[in-house]
Amino acid sequence: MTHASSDRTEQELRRREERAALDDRGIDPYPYAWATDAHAEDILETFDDDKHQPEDGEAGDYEVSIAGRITDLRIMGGSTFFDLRDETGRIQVYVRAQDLGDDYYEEVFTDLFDIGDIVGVKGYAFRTGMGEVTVRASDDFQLLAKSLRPMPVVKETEEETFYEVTDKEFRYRQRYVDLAVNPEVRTVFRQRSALVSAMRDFLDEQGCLEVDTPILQPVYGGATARPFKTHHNALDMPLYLRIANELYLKRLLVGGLEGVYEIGKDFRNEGLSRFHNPEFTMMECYVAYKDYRWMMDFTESLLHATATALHDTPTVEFEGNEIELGGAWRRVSFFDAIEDETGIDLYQEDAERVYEAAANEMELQEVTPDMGLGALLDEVFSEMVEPGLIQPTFVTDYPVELSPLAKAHRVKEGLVERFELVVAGREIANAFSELNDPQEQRQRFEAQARQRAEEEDVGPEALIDEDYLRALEYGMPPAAGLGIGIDRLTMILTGQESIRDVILFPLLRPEGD
RNA sequence: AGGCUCGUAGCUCAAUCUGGUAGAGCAACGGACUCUUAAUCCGUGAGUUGGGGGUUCGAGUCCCCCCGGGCCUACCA
Repeated sequence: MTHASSDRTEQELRRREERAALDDRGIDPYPYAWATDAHAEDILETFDDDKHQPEDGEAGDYEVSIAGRITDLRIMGGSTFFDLRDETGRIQVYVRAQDLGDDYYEEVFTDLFDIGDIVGVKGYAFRTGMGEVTVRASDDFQLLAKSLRPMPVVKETEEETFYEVTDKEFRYRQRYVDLAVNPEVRTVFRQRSALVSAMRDFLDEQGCLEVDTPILQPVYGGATARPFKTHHNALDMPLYLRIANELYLKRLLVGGLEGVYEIGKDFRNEGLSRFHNPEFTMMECYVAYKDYRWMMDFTESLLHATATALHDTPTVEFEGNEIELGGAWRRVSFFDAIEDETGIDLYQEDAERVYEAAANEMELQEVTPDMGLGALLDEVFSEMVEPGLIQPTFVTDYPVELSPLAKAHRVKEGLVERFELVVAGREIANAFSELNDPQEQRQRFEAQARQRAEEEDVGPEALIDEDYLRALEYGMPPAAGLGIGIDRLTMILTGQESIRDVILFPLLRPEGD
């Protein structure tokens, strides 16, 4: 892990020598600021040949001050073109020895500046003989940050890109390089930001209050998942990183807030895959006096707003499918969906019959006779139904076994008022009419506690949230709740097939030495 | 956790099947070049082939173990 100079590459050593040479000349390789008044994109869009193109030998009147990283250099004796990339894109800069002064041009610019350095340029825009809008640098041209490591150089033409950095590990571990050399990565994360903003705007407009609830929790709940465990020194107490926000947000409904939401990280101590990162971003929203039917309409509007914020249209292309997010979405009950797909009605069947149907008629490999009814139905649904639900579909009315925090269905026995939104075969949202009967809630918690304590390797006291039950005993209004996985939604709306491509710094194993 | 697969210069990749001095482009260095744009031209340097062990006269290549990545499965919403 030490970096003795002998470990450095030739190019790293040379750049350190250049930095020393800059110091010797009294040129600060890391100055404090640079006043910019333009970006690459603006200049390219607003340059007007009739207005701004200078006469031969004259200076142009479109003056700009820009800053960014040198990404390619074409030195031709006393004149040089280089590409400068800022947050908005790439623009070409033209530098002439006579403009900078021969000494500075030869001994500083061509000698001591490199691809990867960040520079500030003042000058005027013009169109070159080859037709490219370019900034001609004046003598007000300086280094803003010396790069001591060679940045990968990506070459491109209109049609093709060469030497593109594609190594996934490199890109995830050194996301800063990925962002610097792969502009489309910035686009994805800009879209992610736009998505979250659009969602936040929508929720604010609906009168919901954005809140922050604890990430460090003495008792964790709101989902079934293994937690991360940590310890607080001063209080000498164990704490868990939250696996869901649900139970705290619903306490706020007890307190009289009628609409609350939170966008933040949850943490689940489980495996990694292209759909799972141990920390991920959830939006959870709770609205008093509403039920899950209302919440379906609300969810449609919410996702319509977020999708159009990214694409101007509610239609997105994902994995070769046109996904239509506009309009009203199909609604089908959990058991009807299974029956539609398999011809078998499992509603109100017992575990034995469900096992038999799953194992024999559906030929599912993963089911075993000792699985509980909930687990069996979940398996049947995940295998037989979910992958086929490409267009947005509300799947409603789940078995109570799968939903300990949802309110019993007002008509259908053994079911709860819950829906999941499935898009492109993936669960995007989960919602229910919230259970607010404290006595029934206690029974459901207790029914789960023993089994979960074993599975999740924690004491049962960590599983029953007595304070939450106390809150419910004061009275929580009827309410509808919604949870949306922001990462997975971003995947669909930006066309990314791995969650790691929508998380800036995904968890990876530590680098070896 | 299991299966498949990959790891070669700063970056992108050849050479692996069929063992025989590890190559190219970009980047870098020296030189020419004041409207180039994958700039061009001449020249130069750069590698513990992810790590360790084994087979062999000889290993980037074959075998075993380990590390890391990707995909699939499992775990899991």
